[in-house]
Amino acid sequence: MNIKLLELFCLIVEEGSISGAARRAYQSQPSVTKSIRYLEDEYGALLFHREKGQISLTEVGHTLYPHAKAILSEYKNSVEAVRYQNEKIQSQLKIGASFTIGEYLLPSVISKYKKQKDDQLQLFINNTPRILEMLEENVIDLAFVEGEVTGEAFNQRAIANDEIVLFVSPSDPWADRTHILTSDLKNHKLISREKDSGTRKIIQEHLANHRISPISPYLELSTTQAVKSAVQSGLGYGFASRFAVEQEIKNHLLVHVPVADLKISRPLWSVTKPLRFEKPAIETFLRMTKDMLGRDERS
Amino acid sequence: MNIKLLELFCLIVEEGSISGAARRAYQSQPSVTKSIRYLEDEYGALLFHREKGQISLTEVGHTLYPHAKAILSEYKNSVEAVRYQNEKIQSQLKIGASFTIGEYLLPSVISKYKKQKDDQLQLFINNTPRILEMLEENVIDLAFVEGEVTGEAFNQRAIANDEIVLFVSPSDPWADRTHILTSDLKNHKLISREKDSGTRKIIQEHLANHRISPISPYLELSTTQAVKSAVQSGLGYGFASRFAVEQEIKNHLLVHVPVADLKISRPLWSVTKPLRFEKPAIETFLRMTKDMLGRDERS
DNA sequence: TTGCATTACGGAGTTCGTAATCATC
DNA sequence: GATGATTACGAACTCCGTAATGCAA
Repeated sequence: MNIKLLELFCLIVEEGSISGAARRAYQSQPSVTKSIRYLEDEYGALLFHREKGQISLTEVGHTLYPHAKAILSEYKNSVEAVRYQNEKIQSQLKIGASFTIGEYLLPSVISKYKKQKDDQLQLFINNTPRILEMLEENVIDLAFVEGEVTGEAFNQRAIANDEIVLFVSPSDPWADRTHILTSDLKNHKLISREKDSGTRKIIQEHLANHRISPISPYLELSTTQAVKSAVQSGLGYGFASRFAVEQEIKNHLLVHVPVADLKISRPLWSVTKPLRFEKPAIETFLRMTKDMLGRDERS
Repeated sequence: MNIKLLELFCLIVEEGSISGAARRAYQSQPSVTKSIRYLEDEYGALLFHREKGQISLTEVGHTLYPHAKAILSEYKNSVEAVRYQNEKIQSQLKIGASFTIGEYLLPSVISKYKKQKDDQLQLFINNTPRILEMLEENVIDLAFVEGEVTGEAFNQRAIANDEIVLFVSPSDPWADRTHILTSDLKNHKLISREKDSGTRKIIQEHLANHRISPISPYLELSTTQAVKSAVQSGLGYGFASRFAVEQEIKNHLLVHVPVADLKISRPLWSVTKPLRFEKPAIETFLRMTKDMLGRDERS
């Protein structure tokens, strides 16, 4: 029993004619005729008298009408209830990001997003493998990571380019140099994140490409902030995402020293899991991120 | 939106699994899976989480459930209401019959019918053309007439054979005769119905077949009862359906005199109009009529 | 001729089935 | 291997359209 048939039945009753109902339902006249015959078969009873090209409700039809109205009303309620709640859920955005992106890049985007729409938004910051796990388990709707994701059937887009830069304290001897060379790196003290760090890994890879053997750090720290603080107090030089030190460089708390023969650049990726019902909020947030941070490059 | 989908949805919720719902709905598992996916598309929202081969209600599904139950309940109400009222209407039988049949044949059938089921029953008695008109206009459900109906798309069945017999008063000179001949008819007084009467018409036709010119009646009366009374008081002889004079002959109030060379026999017909929803009561009544009055001959 | 209901025929979509696949226990 | 969900493919039915018919004002 299709609810549409009951809707049509009510329309016919209210209009008093099949053609009138057809007009109001934006359907052809024959289609309405057939639908109502089908409805009559379903209920096993004549609902309309047909006389001289006119129709009129039978007693049974009269009985059915209020029931049909009640069903329709209850159905409309259900649609409304589902729509309302679904919208609420669809607008709740859960984002995961790796440390650098979550701490230095997304806050500005989130701030703008929350100003535009007051929808619920959560940001989870963790290392890349854990973030991708959360995406797989549907704990988060959207992930931001460095380095391309392999394997899984994820949708990825490059949203910005991140450059890893060398920085020192303003009082460091390198601070006045226009540039240094990779060969200089060994003669100075390196302050670095721990071995698991994605940043540290990519630096060593690039150095290896330049046939430079791994530089063992003078000091190992577990957060970027700790590295920055150590460098700032003149303990040595550090590497970090340009985004992570941008503000300190601008305020002359740190100095960026180009390494003439070393350019470490990597794309930042947004990653989503393809779902049957995608949240429109994801697209909104991604668009905003790309507008603020970089250009749209689909992969 | 098909109500069956909502029913299936509720079943899944109550059973906690698609396979369980499939069993209870006597459907295949894949069919239920697809139906529920279709329902999700209709509502534009995920209703179940699918995890490790198990399903669980989403928040939206939780919201939908009571609404679905309400719709189902209201729908069942509507079916029940229609069924109840329809049965009442379907059991109301309106019968039309020509005079002879209505006055002398049907009363016994109706009496038996009413004893079996106390359904409403109406009997309309009128001349054959008017009765057929009423059938055409759906004023009656079932007609009983003499003589085959031509033209219209009616369903007809012969239900009994009617013989037209000659009768006189027990004091009439013919009363002691074993039989008379058509040639005798002219020498006695005929008491007859008026010209429009079907009985009179058929007699004259039969006489014409015997090359006997029409006999003009000594007295013309408008009802069979009047003819019987006139004959009973010795005014002359009369013709009538055997059924109409059966009782008086049995009680020796009238005497049947065979006309050796004249056999007037005609079938009595039941006539119905083919309708989309036929009343079962019609068939019941017809069967009873044939059981009591004659044999079943379809035409 | 116009207005209304219906029938005839064809196409798209729904709803079922069986068979096969996949994941979990 | 057993259970539960899903996908693939095909058949029957529903539902809509256009075209044509029937009937009455």
